[in-house]
Amino acid sequence: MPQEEKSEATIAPADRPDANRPDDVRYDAQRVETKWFERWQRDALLYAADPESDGAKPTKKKYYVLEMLPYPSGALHIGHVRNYAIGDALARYMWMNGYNVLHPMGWDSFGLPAENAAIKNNTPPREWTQANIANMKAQMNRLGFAYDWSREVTTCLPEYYRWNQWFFLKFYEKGLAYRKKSKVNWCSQCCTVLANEQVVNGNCWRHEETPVVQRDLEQWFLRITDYAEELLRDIDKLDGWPDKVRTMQRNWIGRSEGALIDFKVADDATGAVIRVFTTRVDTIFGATSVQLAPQHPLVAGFTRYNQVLGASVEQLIAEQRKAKEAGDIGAIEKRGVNTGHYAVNPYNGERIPIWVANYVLMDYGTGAIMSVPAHDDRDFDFAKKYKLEIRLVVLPVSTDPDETIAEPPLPFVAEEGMLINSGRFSNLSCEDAKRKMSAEAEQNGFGKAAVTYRLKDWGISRQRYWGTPIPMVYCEKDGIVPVPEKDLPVLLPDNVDITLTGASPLTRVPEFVNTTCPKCGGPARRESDTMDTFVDSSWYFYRYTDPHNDHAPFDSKAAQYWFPIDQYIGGVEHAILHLIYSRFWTKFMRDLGMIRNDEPVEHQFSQGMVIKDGAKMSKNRGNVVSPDEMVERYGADAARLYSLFAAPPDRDMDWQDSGIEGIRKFLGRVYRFVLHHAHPEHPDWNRSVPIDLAPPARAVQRKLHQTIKRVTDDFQGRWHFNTCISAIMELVNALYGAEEAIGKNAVPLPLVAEAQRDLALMLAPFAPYLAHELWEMLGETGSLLKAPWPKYDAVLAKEEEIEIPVQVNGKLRGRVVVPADAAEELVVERALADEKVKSASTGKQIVKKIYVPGKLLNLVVR
RNA sequence: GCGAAAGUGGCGGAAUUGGCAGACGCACCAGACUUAGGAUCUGGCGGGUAAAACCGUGGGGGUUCGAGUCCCCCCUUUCGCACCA
Repeated sequence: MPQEEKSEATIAPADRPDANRPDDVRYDAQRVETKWFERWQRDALLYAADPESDGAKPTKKKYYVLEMLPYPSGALHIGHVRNYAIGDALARYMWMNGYNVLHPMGWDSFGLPAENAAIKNNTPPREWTQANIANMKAQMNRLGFAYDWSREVTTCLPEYYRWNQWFFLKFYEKGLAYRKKSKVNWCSQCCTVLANEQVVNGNCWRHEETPVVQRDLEQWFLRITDYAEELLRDIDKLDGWPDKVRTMQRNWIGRSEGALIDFKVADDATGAVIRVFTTRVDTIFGATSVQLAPQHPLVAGFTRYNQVLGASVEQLIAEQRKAKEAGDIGAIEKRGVNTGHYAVNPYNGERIPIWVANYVLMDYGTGAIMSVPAHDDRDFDFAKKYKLEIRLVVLPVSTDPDETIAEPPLPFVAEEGMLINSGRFSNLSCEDAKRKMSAEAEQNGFGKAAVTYRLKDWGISRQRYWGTPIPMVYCEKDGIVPVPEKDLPVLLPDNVDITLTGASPLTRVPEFVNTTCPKCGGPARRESDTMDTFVDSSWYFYRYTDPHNDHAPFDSKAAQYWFPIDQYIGGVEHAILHLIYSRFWTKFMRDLGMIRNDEPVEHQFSQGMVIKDGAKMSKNRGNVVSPDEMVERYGADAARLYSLFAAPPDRDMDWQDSGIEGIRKFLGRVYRFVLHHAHPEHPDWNRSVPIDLAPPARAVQRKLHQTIKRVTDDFQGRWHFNTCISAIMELVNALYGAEEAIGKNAVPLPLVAEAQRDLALMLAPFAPYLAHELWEMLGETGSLLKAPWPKYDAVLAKEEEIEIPVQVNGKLRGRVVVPADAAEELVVERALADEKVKSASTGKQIVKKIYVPGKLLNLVVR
C-alpha cells in the first residue's frame, strides 16, 4: 500500500464532500441488506470449506464450528437468532484468522410436531416439513448467516435416514440393539413411548401437564449402559465443556458402587429371593427390615390372598404417583405396610420383617432395599414412625486420638467408621467390611459387589409415523430378522393415515407391513415402529463432513480431518439428552473403526435463553419477538448485533425493543461516518500512516489500536461479544470526536482510511451486511469474508500520559497526570503537590506509600 | 434436601490478576441545527450537598494500605438433581 515517501497527507477541506454534508442521511438497512443478500445468494460457495479433507496435505488449520440443527417448526424464533449469531460471528472471525472453517446447517426434520400439524391441518408431514424448511432457510439467509449449504443435511430424507437404519443394523450385529417387552413410559397426548430421558418429573417433556403412564410393550433398546462407565469417565476429559453440563451428565449417569445381596423369603416353598442393592453392605447386621417397592413382583404374590394388604399397597402406589406428578418425590411422606412375611439375612440367618414402602422406587436398583435405620436417614425416619428396631453397627471412629467416641452410643450415625455388633466382621473398618462381605457373598452365591447406574438402556421405538422405520422383519419361521444392508433404505411410505389410535400408523399400511422374510422368503411382517428422533441428531454432524456419500454414512478420512467439532453451540436444554446420545454414538462408531476420536465435541457452549418482560418467550405469554419483524424494521445486522450486545452469550438475555433501536442508531452512525470520510479516489488514501503524528491524530491512532486489542482479546479470550461491540462503539464515538480535527486535516487521510477499514473488519463478524457495504465504500474489492483480521500494535496502543488516582488511607483524594513510564518518585511528588491530597494529609505523617505502577498510588498516613 | 449460577444506577449491562465502581447502550434532561423533529450532532445523568463532606455493588461480619472481586454467616432469584438405597 505505501506508494510514495511523502508522508504528510493533505487535502483541501473543499475536496471533501462533507463540506456541506447532509446530516440527515439515514442508513437504509433494507436497501443495503437486499443488495448484499442477492450477491450472497449468487456466491453461496464463498462459505464452503476448502476441500482439504481428501488426504491432501492441509495448508490451513481446520475449524469446525457448529450450531445445533433446528427442528423445522415453521419459523425461526429469537433464540435461534441468538444461537446462530454467536456461531456465525465465530465462523467469520475464524475465517478472517485464516482457518479452514466448516460451518454447516441442517434440519432435524423427523418428529411429532409434523404429525400433529398434519392431523390438525390435513397436510402430509412431508409437505409441512418441506415448507417449513424452505421458510426457515430463507430466514437464515436473510439474516446473513454464512452456512455452507452445499453440505445441508435433512434427516427426513431417505439419503440420510437410510444410515440411521444402517447404524441400527450395526448395533444389532454387535448385540447392542435388543428387543424386550418392558414397562415403558407412555404419553397419552403423544400416543407414543418416551425414553426415560424424555420424562420430566413424571410428566411428558412436551406435555408438562400430562403424567406419563406405564405400559407393557415390545420395544427396541440400544445398550447405552454398556458405555456407561466410559461415558462417565470421559466426562473428565471434556474440559472445553461447561461444568454445569458435565455435572448434569454425571448425575444422569448416576453411578453408584455397592453390592447386590439376596435375602431368602422365609418359609417360602418356591424359594423366592429378594435381591437388594446397597452401597452400605457393611451395615447389614443393622438391617431390621427389608423394604419392597409397591410395584415389586413379589408384592403381587403377597397381596393375592390378602385384600387388606392389597388395598394398602394400592394406596402407596397412588401416593408415589401423586408425588411424581407434583415433581416432589423427594418430599413424599414415608409410609409403609408390614406384609407379615419375613426375609432371612444371609450373613447371620436373622429373620427380619418384609415391608412395602412408598419411598422405595421400582425403577432404581432392584426395587428392594435392606432397611438399616441406624445408618440411613430415610430408614431412620421410617423406623421411628413404625417403631422398628434401630440397631447401631458402626461407630464413627475418628483418626484423631484425642477425640473420644460419643457416649452413650448415638441412635444414628451417617458417617463411616468401625463395625460393632457385626459378628465376625466387628472391629473392621467400613471399607474393609464392604470388601470382605462382598467377597463372602460371591463365594457363597448370595450376592456380589456391583455397580448400578441411573442410566438405563435407550428405548428407541416410537409408535408414530414421521420417523425412521426400524429395519427389522418378523418371520413366523425365522423370528426376528434384520433387513439386509443391500435392501436399505426401508422407505417410509407416503399417504399414511396418521390419526391417533395408539398403534403405530404404519401397521395400517399393508403394502409396508407385509413383506417376505429375507432369510426364508416366506411371508413376514415389517417392524412398524419408527425410531426416536434423537437417533437422527446423534450423528448428523459427521454427515456434514461428507454429505453426499451414498455408500457409507460418511468417509472416515473426511470425518478424521474435521473431528472433533471445535466449537458446538446450542441451548442448555440439550445438555443431557442430545449430548449424551451423541457421545454414545461416537464411541460406538469408534468401536466400529469408522472414526478415531473418542468424543465428538471439543468445546461445548450453552447460550442463555432470551427473556422478555421477565419471562421466557412463549406464545402463551404473548411476549414473542418475531425475527421477521425485527429484520423488516431494523435489518438483519441490527437484530444480530443486538442479540449479541444485550448480554454476554452464556447468560440469559433480556430483550428490550428500545435496545435494538439503539443498535439501529449505532449502525447509522457508522454508515454516516464512512459516507463522509471515505475518499478512496484520493491519491493519499492508500499511503502509509506517517510516523510522527500530532496529538489529535495520535489520539485517533491510539484509540484504534486499543480497540483492536480489546475486540480481539474479548472475542477469543472470553467470548464477550457485548464488550467487543461496546469497544467498537467507543471507537466510533472517538472518530466523531475527532471530526473537527479531521476536517482541519489535523488527522492525516491514510490514518482516517485505516481506521475505517479496521472498523469494517471488526464489524464483519457481527454485522456482515453493513461491514460489506463499508468495505465497498472504502474502495476495497477483495472478499471481506476472508480478509485478515486487523492486528494491533502494542506500541501504538500505549498511552503516553496516564492519570494516576491518588488515595489517602484507601480513599480517593486526587489524580495526577504523569508520563506513562513515570517513576514512583515523580508520582509521589506530584501527588503531594495536589491540593486535595495535601488537605487530607496535613498534620499527619506518611507511614507507607503503596505504588502500583501505572495504576494507583495509596498514601497511608497517621 | 443436594449441587450450580446469579444478585451492581430508572433499565440491559461493564469493571479479565484485590487497585479510579457504573465502560457501552437504553430511558431521561438540556443545548445546537431546523418550518418541524420520533432525524442528526453536542453535553449532562448513582444517592446526597449551594459546594464539599459523606453514603453507595442483596444483608451482616472478617482479611487487607485498598474488597463488586478473597474468607465466614445469612437472605433472595434462576436452573439442574432429588427418598438413587
